[in-house]
Amino acid sequence: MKPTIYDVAKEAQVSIATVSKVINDTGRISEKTRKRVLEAMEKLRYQPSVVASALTGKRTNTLGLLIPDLANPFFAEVARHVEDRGQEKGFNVIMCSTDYNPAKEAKYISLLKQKQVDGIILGSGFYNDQMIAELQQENFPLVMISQEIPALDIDTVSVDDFMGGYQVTQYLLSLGHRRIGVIAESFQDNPANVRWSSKERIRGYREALEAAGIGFDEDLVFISNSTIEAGKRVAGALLDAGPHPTAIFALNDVLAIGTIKAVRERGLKIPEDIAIVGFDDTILATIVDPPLTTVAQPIRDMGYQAMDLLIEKIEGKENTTKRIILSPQLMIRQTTCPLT
Amino acid sequence: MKPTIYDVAKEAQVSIATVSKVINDTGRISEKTRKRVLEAMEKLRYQPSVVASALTGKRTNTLGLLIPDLANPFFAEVARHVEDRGQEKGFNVIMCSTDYNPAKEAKYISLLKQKQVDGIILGSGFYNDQMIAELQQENFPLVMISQEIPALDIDTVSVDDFMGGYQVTQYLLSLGHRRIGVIAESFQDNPANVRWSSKERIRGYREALEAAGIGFDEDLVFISNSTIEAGKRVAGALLDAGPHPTAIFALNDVLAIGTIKAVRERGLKIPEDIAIVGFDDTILATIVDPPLTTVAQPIRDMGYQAMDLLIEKIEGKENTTKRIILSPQLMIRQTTCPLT
DNA sequence: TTGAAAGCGCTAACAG
DNA sequence: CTGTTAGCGCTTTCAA
Repeated sequence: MKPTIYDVAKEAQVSIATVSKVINDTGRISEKTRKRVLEAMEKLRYQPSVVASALTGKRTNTLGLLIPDLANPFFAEVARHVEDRGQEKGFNVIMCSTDYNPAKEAKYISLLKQKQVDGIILGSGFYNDQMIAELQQENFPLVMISQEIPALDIDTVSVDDFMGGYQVTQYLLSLGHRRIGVIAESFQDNPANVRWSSKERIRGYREALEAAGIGFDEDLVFISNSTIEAGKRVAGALLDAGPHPTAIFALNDVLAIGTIKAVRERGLKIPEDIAIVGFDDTILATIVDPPLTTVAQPIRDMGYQAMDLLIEKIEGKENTTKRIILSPQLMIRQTTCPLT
Repeated sequence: MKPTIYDVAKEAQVSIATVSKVINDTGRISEKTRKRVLEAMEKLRYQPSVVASALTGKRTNTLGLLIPDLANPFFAEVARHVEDRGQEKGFNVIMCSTDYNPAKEAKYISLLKQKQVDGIILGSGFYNDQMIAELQQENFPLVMISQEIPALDIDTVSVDDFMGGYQVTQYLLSLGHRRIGVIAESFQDNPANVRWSSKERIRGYREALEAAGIGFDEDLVFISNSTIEAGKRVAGALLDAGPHPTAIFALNDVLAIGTIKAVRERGLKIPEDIAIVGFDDTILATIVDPPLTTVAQPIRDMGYQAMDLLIEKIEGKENTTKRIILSPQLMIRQTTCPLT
């Protein structure tokens, strides 16, 4: 059997209270007994049971991370950085892929609460406002990542999507492009479900356009589910819908890749005939040929900040709500060039 | 406060023992009281505490998954499928990226045990045999995925790497190639640490070669860390090392992509001048241009089988050790063509 | 068919 | 400085 605190106490000839104190470094213990206890722990290879200590109201040092899909490179990177920071700070993380499915979200959250995780990071396409509101009023430590819900007063770390959209558009305009198509990201195969981040990016796009005296043309904005195939299909529709734009701004890298395929299929050259810009700067962007001009999200920073914010909440140090907004960075590669 | 079993008992006017019985469906309870208890649970929105029940020796319904790197698309896909199957079966999973670092592996395992996870799936580059042996003699539920340690008698689900190597080579030979280079995968920046799976694939390569009456030439086998940059560098070295081979078999997709870059950089055409084959069939393979001929691992199957095996172990249904070996599948795309 | 009571391993007063 | 003891929320005999 695994040794318990009793075994250690017996071995060190002290009470379990004393052992508990040296484990948690609370109270005052003489150097001598502390040493004796430490030796006993060592000798028995004792490891305190997180389960037992959690039952007395202490932390489990375990967190939940909800994201739409762990197999999506962007979220996988987010998850990795969250995990890394957690590891540094002494937390493990339970990963949950929700597929933008509110039922799954609810189920995961319920399970995580049963398991007494210390907090949850929401990177999901979370639109189940009611559940969030509930968690909040229970004062459950919660942080959103890469996702704004303006209606909710919740801690958030995200990237400035508006600025990203603005920058891309401004850059494309500077290259001489005037007709710029957009492929926005929706979820659950429902074009009505445009992601909030997409909306913001489009807002930036629109503002840049208008700042340049160019009108916003709704017909240039297409909506697609976030898979390569869907992106390809929708980009194809955009291309076939009339005189094609000279540039396409895909609102994430996966869609950009779909777009590249659609463009190629029509015998158009990239970037000469059509410039393409993505968003996220995932590993995919450097792999495609030609390398994709895209907007880098500071994924590592986002993961770290989210974790740090959550830990602050858990430790109760901070109770004002914070919104951390990081700046995106345009990565100019080879899918864009001056319009000739 | 969250309701406890006592609250439910009071509400339903029964003892906590009775409530426990209806929760776990043990013992015999009259329909009438069962209904009353169920209603009370409903009314109070009661959820049993996993922590408390774990303390009495029951399961935590939480598992650990150790992999080298969650941000690597291959492992991210594995993780996703493991998670999915876990979800179906009622388990959550704590993901741990080890970076092939034995110290991290040890630390994660120790933490997972403290948290009383019900079992662990090892997808790591796990070579810390001693730690595994220890877990085994404690009879701790353990399954290896995508990784064989022949010396250990442990449950495993993996792909037939030998066959994969053989198939690729045979295919390349059938295309007329005779000089076939190999880029194998090592870890920790140490060429001496060639992954077991690489060794098996090379064994298949060698056997196919010899079956065709062609000698195995050690000078055609190069070792690289598994990153695009390293792959590119090492592939470059291979290409520059003399008359270049007409085909290169990269032992995973990431290395294949590095190889493509190196080949391009030297002005060589793919597949006409040099054919390239990868391994894994990750999302990367369909994204590169041209699409990569590669070997598909049945990732989904692997994840599912590993989870199912682990659950069998946890439930103690099965105590003989099983090795499940799945067949890889050659996906012919456009980085290969007959030698002209 | 139900309930009383003894733990599970640990923490946190409280007393000495 | 150290030990006694009462829980934490749940499971599981064992009686009734």
